[in-house]
Amino acid sequence: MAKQLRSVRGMHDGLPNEVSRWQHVEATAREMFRRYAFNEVRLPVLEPTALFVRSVGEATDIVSKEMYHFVDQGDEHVCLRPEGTAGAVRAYLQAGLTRSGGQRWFYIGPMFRRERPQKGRLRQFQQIGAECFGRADCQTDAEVLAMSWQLVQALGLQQLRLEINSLGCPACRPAYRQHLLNYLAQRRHTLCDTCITRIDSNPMRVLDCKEADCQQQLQDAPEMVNHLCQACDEHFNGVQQGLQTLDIPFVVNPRIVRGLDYYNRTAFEIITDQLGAQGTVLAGGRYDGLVESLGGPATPAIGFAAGLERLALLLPEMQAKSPDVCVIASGDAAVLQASMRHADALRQQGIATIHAGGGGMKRQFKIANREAVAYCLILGTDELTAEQVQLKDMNTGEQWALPLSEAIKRIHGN
RNA sequence: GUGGACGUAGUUCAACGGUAGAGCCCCGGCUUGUGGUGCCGGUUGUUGUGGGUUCGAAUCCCAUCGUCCACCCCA
Repeated sequence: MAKQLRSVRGMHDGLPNEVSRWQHVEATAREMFRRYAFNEVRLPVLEPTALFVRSVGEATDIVSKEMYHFVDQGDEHVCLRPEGTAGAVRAYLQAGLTRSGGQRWFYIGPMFRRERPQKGRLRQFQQIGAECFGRADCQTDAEVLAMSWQLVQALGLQQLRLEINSLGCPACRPAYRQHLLNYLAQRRHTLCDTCITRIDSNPMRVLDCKEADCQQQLQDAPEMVNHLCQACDEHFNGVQQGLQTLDIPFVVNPRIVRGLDYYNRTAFEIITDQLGAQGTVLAGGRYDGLVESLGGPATPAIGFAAGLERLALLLPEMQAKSPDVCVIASGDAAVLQASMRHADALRQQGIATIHAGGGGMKRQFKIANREAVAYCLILGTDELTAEQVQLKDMNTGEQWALPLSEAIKRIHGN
């Protein structure tokens, strides 16, 4: 077992039991998207590298060090998508949908980031995301947040909290940023090293430093929510009122920041404390400037993404589906052939069926048992001549001799 | 990318410088047409990989790969 080909680091196989959990999350999400009238899109995994450089931000960790990028045989600079929003905007523009009214999209698929793997943090992972184009009003924000919340609720997840913030807009953020820089400049020498580098790279990140000492010092730091322009302030109030109207519990966390450059106004996260440092299970926000910055007309938009594996980690273990019936054959070649046709007939009637392969009855029943089937359909020489089968209920042990058609009815009846 | 813990049959673990073991799983049997709990028997490892120290290494050292944890960052 030692010298074997292994999957690439941080890229894990989804085996049947794990996949059944994913499918459960996906089915729940699809139903929620249907209720909110979001439609699925399926977008390429490979995109031009420039797309992410221009949208996510060149200085972000995602672009500067986490992208799988390469030059292909045709000298194209391409990369595996590290997130879904940029590609969605690209597709939205490419399809010429900017004058088509509201577009509400969702997607489910793999993303790639070359980070150091941990539990709940993989190099290939799956995101369930939604993007809503063309609506700037705060009701839309409230509804998108509500949809996110309903999604995690429908999964039955407990001990989650929705945190929201406003990141302002190009009208008010620069002034606030300067205000914050002035404040931080006075404390430059008492903050931790990472904070000091952040003052220059991304000052708003300083606010959510995890060092207790820094947090202590930053207690009275100026916060964006208190420096919003009137339009942003009204918008943020409107979002909160909308959430209250819909009875969605939330807390304002003025320290939520966004790693990606394109966000403005509403930013939100759904967080659990059950996943260690990877507690953010879903995150998103408004990105009103992105469509324009990628060459389209000014188009407001809001979206979010949830980590499928992270959601699945919070769910109980699930088993892959068991077959309904195991066909057991005992007898000569004619019996075996008839049993194969029986199995085929069951499948044509929509019944999930395995064939135990003939041979010893005991062995075949052990297979049926391990597969946790509901019924065994037994065919021996006697049954073949009588044109009957034995149907055994594996839970009760009851067994009946009856024609195949009757057996199928019985299986369906349960 | 930085720091730390760990790596032994398919799997969960034991053996802590002196011949690699157990439970579970798997396969077969317990009078050859009936499973789950029982009993009997059986297969399984270059101890992640590659070096080094030693008379002798799963055990000590170095490197490498991988998993996990924290940081960074993020879903």
